[in-house]
Amino acid sequence: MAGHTPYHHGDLRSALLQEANVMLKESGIDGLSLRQLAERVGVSRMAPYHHFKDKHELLCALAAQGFRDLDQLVTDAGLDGSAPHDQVLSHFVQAYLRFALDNPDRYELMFGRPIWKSARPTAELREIAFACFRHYAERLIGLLNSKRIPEGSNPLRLAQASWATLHGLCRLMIDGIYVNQNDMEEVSQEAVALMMSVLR
Amino acid sequence: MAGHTPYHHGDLRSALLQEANVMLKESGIDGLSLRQLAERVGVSRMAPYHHFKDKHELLCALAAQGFRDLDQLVTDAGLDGSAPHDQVLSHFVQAYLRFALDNPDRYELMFGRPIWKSARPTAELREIAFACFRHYAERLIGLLNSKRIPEGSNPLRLAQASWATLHGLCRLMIDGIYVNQNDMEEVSQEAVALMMSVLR
DNA sequence: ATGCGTAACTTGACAGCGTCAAGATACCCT
DNA sequence: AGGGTATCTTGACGCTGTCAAGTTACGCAT
Repeated sequence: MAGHTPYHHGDLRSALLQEANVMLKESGIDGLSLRQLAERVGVSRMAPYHHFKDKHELLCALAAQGFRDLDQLVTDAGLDGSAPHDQVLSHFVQAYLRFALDNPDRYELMFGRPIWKSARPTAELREIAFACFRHYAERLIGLLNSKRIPEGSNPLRLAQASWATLHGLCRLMIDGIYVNQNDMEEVSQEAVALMMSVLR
Repeated sequence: MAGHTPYHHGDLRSALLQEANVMLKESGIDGLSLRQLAERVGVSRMAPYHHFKDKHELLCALAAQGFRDLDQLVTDAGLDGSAPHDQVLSHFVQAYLRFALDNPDRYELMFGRPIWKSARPTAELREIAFACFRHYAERLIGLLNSKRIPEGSNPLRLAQASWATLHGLCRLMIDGIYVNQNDMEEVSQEAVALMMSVLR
């Protein structure tokens, strides 16, 4: 059985997703071609099309997988109970930045315009992505609610704005516009200060 | 002279850039192909290569042009003298968002990973882009300096963090992750409040 | 067990892409 | 007038995503 390259692969779908992630890290989002992917998995060009309608659909599945990881990060980060809130937030920000920096092309894929705008995102992708943000918002609002919020501020809007800050930092870093890593450390701390300052 | 399609175009370089901008708006960043571009300008496939070494170089020129416009916006916005600072900032934020929303694909091109990371940005592009941010930082620091800044905060870092916020908002909007336009209005106002709150 | 429906996979083909190489044309300067 | 050079052209190559049509093998009902 082993070594005789069976006609049916067995679990091609997940093999494709796994190898695609490798290629994504190796050669970036533009370097990921279906033909190469198929070849690396040891299957013909058109085989992937029986598991994904499109290249777009494969990318969506890849992105959804990324959002599942990010969701885990959001719900897990800083659960060590009794730490002060600005420290929890600071740790979370660092973890988020590390998530993006660790696999920049995946992060770009997850949030990139090609998937969300040019073509329609999969239902699965939309679901997990929104759930991911919802969890983030709930988490942040939880942190905020124990302190008093200024009368003019809406907690949900605040959560959105703070996410935008985080996202903007990530993009500026992984796109290579901010280069100096040490600077970014300081900037992110300044961003945390910004988020917390609304509470005093 | 007119109407006999001369062998030499006359001013092909700028014609290319102009039409490229049109195509960018029409069909997005992926829909911009050199071959189509050449055809639309009325010239053969390889003609553009005598004015741009690469497709990459043409994209850089396009992005640089975008940064020149953005720079103008940064230096011009809210110069009506005596308005209160948070109103100046608010207007600037709105103008910046409009700049991005008005031509999303150009914005993506300007800040996108393909240009900055995967391939090396042109010297011209790097220059104007950094000048643009420098002007923004100077501008914001000018606004901040008239008020007192908390002892823990570094004005430059603050400028970088606020730019990240702005940039993050734009990306979330133009990438189609935030969809509701009205919500964004509120979120951006919350972001302004965030930036100003550090001053009290 | 046998036969059939169907899912998984293959090969051939096509149009479109960026770009190398080599040839044609028209302008400018001496 | 003539030669050099910048500008533009056509041909070709390998790559891409994907449509169409053929092949293989698995699973279930008889």
